[in-house]
This record gives sequence, structure tokens and C-alpha cells, in this order.
Amino acid sequence: MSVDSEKASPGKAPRTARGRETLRRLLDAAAAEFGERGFHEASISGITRRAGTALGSFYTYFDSKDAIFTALVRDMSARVATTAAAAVSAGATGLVREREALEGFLRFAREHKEIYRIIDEAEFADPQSYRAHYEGTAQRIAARLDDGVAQGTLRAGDQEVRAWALMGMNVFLGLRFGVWDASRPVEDIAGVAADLLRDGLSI
Amino acid sequence: MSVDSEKASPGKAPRTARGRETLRRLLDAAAAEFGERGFHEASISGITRRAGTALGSFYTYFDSKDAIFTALVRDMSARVATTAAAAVSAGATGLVREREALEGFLRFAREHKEIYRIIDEAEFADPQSYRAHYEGTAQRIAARLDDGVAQGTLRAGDQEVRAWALMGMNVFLGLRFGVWDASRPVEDIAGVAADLLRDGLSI
DNA sequence: TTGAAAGTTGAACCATGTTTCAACTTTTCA
DNA sequence: TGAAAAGTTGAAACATGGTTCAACTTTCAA
Repeated sequence: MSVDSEKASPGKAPRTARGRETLRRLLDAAAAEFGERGFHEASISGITRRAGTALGSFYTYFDSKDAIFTALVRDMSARVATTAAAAVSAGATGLVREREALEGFLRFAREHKEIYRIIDEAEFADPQSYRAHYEGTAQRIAARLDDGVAQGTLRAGDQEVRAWALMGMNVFLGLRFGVWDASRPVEDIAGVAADLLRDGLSI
Repeated sequence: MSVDSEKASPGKAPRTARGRETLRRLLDAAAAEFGERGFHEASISGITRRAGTALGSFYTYFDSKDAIFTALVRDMSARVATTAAAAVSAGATGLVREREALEGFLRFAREHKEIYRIIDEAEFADPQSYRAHYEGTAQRIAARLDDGVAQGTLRAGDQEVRAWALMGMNVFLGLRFGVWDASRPVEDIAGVAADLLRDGLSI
């Protein structure tokens, strides 16, 4: 887990315990504000109001609204990666691993709808981080598929294209059955997807 | 194809040929402006400058910036649906139909990057239309899968979940291999996806 | 204990961009 | 052909909210 201090803009890291506390409060408030209102609707004064600090204090730690948004996107991208990895049990490989990863992601989407929206909005507010997030995720998926091939449980093929296909599948299932409607058990959703990945759709 | 006049805000439809021409120019200009700069970066003055009209003329046809954006999103959602349907050859069913639909979508994404971005941004600028777009698309995919089952070429299963999985797959492949990088033939990409849908990933 | 560094404050500055409006031009149709 | 309706114009009113700054308070190390 990275230290909050690293998330301030360059040259603006806090040097005292009080400063670190304020920075942490600003980051938490920003996650809530951006998650609820979206990047453009969100305001710095909204963030500082939630954080319980004065408007000016924001600029003690961040250069701009864009800067804190970027810090947030990178942090949340890392959290998604960590959570997905943690959801996979020790020995799991191949399709079992994919199913567990999807289950973990669905649970994550349900618990952190704000993070989901922040990453989505980065497509427009911080394209570089958005791209890095999905390229990184796709690479991790492709590496898992390569593993499966090496272990003889998965068929060889174009793993980059497959990784993007799986990622899109996961993201959209997360949107529909995580963020929009959480009424169905994640095991059901992940089960349908795993069945599709195991045997395909043909008779 | 819907008539441009219907796209003006209620009570603001043009009544003369000159008015219809101005409205059409505003809509085309808005597609370019929103596509290039995104909803919030886009400005009304940018739209009227591109359209070659005065700022005030915008309000002859639209109530607000949000109103023209919504009109645009609905129009483009319809265009995506039409194009995808048109890309499927007459007798195609089952997996062939899915492969052709994906090929059509990839071509569409390459040719109309601005439409792609406008629909994506609707997640934040016009959530209702965004939701309607994807729910409608998912329903059409699910109906195709039901067809395949009825014809005995596809396995029965939870078609709603599968439809969202396929849609996510298509959208992300469109982003990666359509919008971001168009160097690989669409047939290759669609082929990898069709192979995955036919036989799954397992040995 | 003390003074320099760190942190806090919020009013004011400023830039941007949406929306309004009254004067004007063009089109329509009886 | 001549009003009335439709459409055009762009300056100005207006709203919003990001950013700055100088005065002030708190922290911390010597």
C-alpha cells in the first residue's frame, strides 16, 4: 500500500502529522465528491467542505483539480488490481482463476461504485491514466492466459485480443450486475461467464 | 432515418427551409465539437463557430447545451444499432451472425470515433440515454442468441448475462482495436473473438 | 523556550462560458 | 406586395468555480 504523502503534487508533500492527516482527509473527500458528482460537477470547495478544511488548504497539497483527480485515478487503479489478485485463491489456474477474478471484481464493483465511476470518467478527464489502467489490466489477464497455456489447461491463441475481450466482459458485467443492480449473487453471474469461457456458445 | 427537425428542443422545431438548414448545421457542428473536445470542454460558441451561425441562433433550436447533447446521443445510439444490423448478411445466424456484427461494429468504431466518444461520455453527461443505449443493445444481442437456440445452433443459457458479456467484449475490442489502434484487420480481431465464442478457452 | 517552518484560512480575483434580449433581416403567404 | 412570422445577430448580463494571497495559527527542533 502506497503512502498518502506520495499522492500530493510534487514539492507539496506534507511534513508533519497534521499535514498528513489533512492530505488524507482531502483524498477521501475527493473520492466521495468525484464519485458522487463526476469530475466536472465536482468542485474544490465541495472537496474541502467534505474534508472540513478551508478552500486554500487544498492548494497546500495539490496544484490543481486535475492533479488530485490523477492522483486518485492512479490510486484506484492500483486498488482494483490488488483486489482482483487477492480474490484468486492460492493454487487456482486457468478458468477457475478467471472465475474467481471476476467474482472478486463484481464484489469490488458493488462495494466501491465510486471508484468504478472515477476510472470510467478518467477516459475524458485523464486519458493517460485511463489508458494505463486498461493496458495494465489487459497485460495481467494475458499473462494469466499464457500461464494456463503453459500448464496445459487453456488453448493457445492470440492472448492480447482475448485479454481485451475478457476485460470488456468483466467491466460490463460489473457495470450491469455490480453498479446498476446488485440483486443477483455474484456466483451466478461469474458462473454464466465461466461456462461461456469453458465451452463457448455453440452446441 | 429520423428527420432533423425532430431533434430540436420541444417547441423549437424550424418551420422554414432556412431554419432546417441551420439546425442541421448546428447538429453536425455539435457532433464534431463534442467528439473532439468532450462534453465539458465543448462550448456553445465552438459549436456556432463551426456551424457559421451567431451564438444566439443556437437558442432558437435548443434549450441548452444538455439538450443538444441528449439529441445527439439518441441519434448516434440509433445509428450504431442500424449499422450493426446492416453489417449482418441476410441468412446469417448463430456465431456467424455474431462475428459479422462485431466486424461491422469495429469498422464503425474506426470510421466514427467521435460517435464512440459521445456515447461513452453520456455515462456522465446524460446517464438516462447512456443506460437506454446499452440496455437496448443488450436486448438485441439477447434476442439474437435466443434465435440461435431456437434454430439449434447455440446452447441454451442465461442470455441476458451472456448478452452483456458479448457487448462488453465488443465495446472493449472496439476501443482497443478500433479507436486506439486501427492497424490490425477487423477480420483478425473478430476471428479471435468468434473462436473464443465457438469453443471457449479450455483444451 | 523560542523562532522558523509548516500549515490554515477565506475573501477576492479572475477566467470561462452559458443564457438572454432587443434590434434587425429574411421568408412566407394571403 | 406587404405585413406577420420566422430566423439571425452579438453584445452584455449572469453564474460558476478554479486559483491566489497575505494574515494568521500550529508544530517542531534546537
